[in-house]
Amino acid sequence: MKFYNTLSKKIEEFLPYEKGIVRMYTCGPTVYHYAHIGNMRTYIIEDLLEKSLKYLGYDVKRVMNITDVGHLQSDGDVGEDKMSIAAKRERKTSKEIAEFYTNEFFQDCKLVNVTKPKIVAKATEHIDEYIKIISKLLEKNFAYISNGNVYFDTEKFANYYELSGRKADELLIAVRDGIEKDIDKKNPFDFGLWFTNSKFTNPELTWDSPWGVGYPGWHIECSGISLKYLGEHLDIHCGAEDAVFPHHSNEIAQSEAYLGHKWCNYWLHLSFLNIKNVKMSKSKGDIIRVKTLKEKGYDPLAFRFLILNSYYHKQLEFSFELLDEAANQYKKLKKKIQDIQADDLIDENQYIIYDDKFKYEIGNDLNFSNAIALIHKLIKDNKVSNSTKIRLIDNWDCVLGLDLFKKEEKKIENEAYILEMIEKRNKAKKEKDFVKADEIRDNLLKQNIVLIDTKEGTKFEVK
RNA sequence: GGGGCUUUAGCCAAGUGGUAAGGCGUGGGUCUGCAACACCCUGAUCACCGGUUCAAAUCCGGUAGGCCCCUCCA
Repeated sequence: MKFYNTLSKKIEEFLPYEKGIVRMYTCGPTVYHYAHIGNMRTYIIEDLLEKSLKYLGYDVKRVMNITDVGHLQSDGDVGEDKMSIAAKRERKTSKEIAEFYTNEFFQDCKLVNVTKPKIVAKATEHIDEYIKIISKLLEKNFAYISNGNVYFDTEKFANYYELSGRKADELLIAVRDGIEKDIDKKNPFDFGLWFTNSKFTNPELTWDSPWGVGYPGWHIECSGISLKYLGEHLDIHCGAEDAVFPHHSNEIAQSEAYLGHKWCNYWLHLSFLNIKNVKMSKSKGDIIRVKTLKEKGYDPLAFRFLILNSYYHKQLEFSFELLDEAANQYKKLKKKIQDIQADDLIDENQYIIYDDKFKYEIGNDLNFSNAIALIHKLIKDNKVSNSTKIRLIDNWDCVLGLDLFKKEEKKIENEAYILEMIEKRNKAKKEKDFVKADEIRDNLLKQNIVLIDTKEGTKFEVK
């Protein structure tokens, strides 16, 4: 397996710390709002990565966090916790908000065959871990207390800018609108580990700590959860491209300062899905969900197909025209596959040849475009028996997650009526009454019944 | 101001030194009473400029476009 490693800034061969085992951490959603299709692109690719690694024989241990506290709007005292804002907005408790949106998130995941990671950890349930880490960081002098808050001292951590490739003196401070400089910090790039002093304190989201009652900073949760479930050596850390700096840089700083050694060797960042160059934004509320696509009549797996067929390290501009195309490609591919008639002949040699090719493609920087091209090639290859093709594609679908053999369950309520109409149409055709024949066909089409004339007679399917 | 990603036919997209895979769409054809389905045929010198080389989409330098980040978003 090889992929683009943000740490080395090149495509690298992946070698896990422990042979055969992959410890993988993926940043999960902040559950103050619905996840949109841009978010979902990230989760689909992470799902594909996990399934690819498994297909290649690795034992994958994966953890995803759920951010249900600590994600402030800003780091200065103008920044309220996003969970608190949502709770006020919807007049619910923060816990209710978290539960509701977490549930919605996994429902959306299910629609696009994103498997829920075995370990899903809530930020609010690991406060002890953060306290343990922060205590040690203070002890080791990597952190300091200022005006009631605990901050990480970025000047003490030599490799702070390694991942992002930045230079401290060239960074701008509080560049974004609505962001204010936090005057309690020694250095503007220091970040909060624990807050006790904020005008926005929400009693529902505070815990006791050695530094007083308060709440954790956003970054500490990922380190705490990862270290708890995946140990001191992480293999792959995934996230979207915007998290490189500061979120992931901060994770590295606090984790490695805490551990005293290198923490994670591979950082995989996923590029955005944009809508006509406008970034979809949870905080602005103008979002398209997977569920929205379904309500508009799209097969959510057509969206998965679209994401799968694009390169994860290149931004993609979403439009419904694009989705229409993907849906069409997906539908046609599926039809071709389902038209393969089983012949009960399995050719082991051909199986291995093709399966190796597939493994090469998914391991080659997640080249799913080539994996799809391989399916097309396989379908056309007359040296391979049909049942071998079916078995290959069926197994590959464990990675692709496209339900390639699943027939759409569309209820046919009035079969007798349709058959009667077909009969009438055939009679009209025989009598060369084409006006009547076409009328019957059009009528059925209006009811979403498509007629297919074959040599064996007229068949129908639900559109 | 700085760091990073990206740029291949109408669209998605492969390709990492030897003269551009695949898919969808389009157009044409076969089939059909006409159509749908299916099948066959159909398209680009790789953003631009310069360099290295016998040979570059592929390497180097520069220019331009799109985007991300520099304490909200994945």
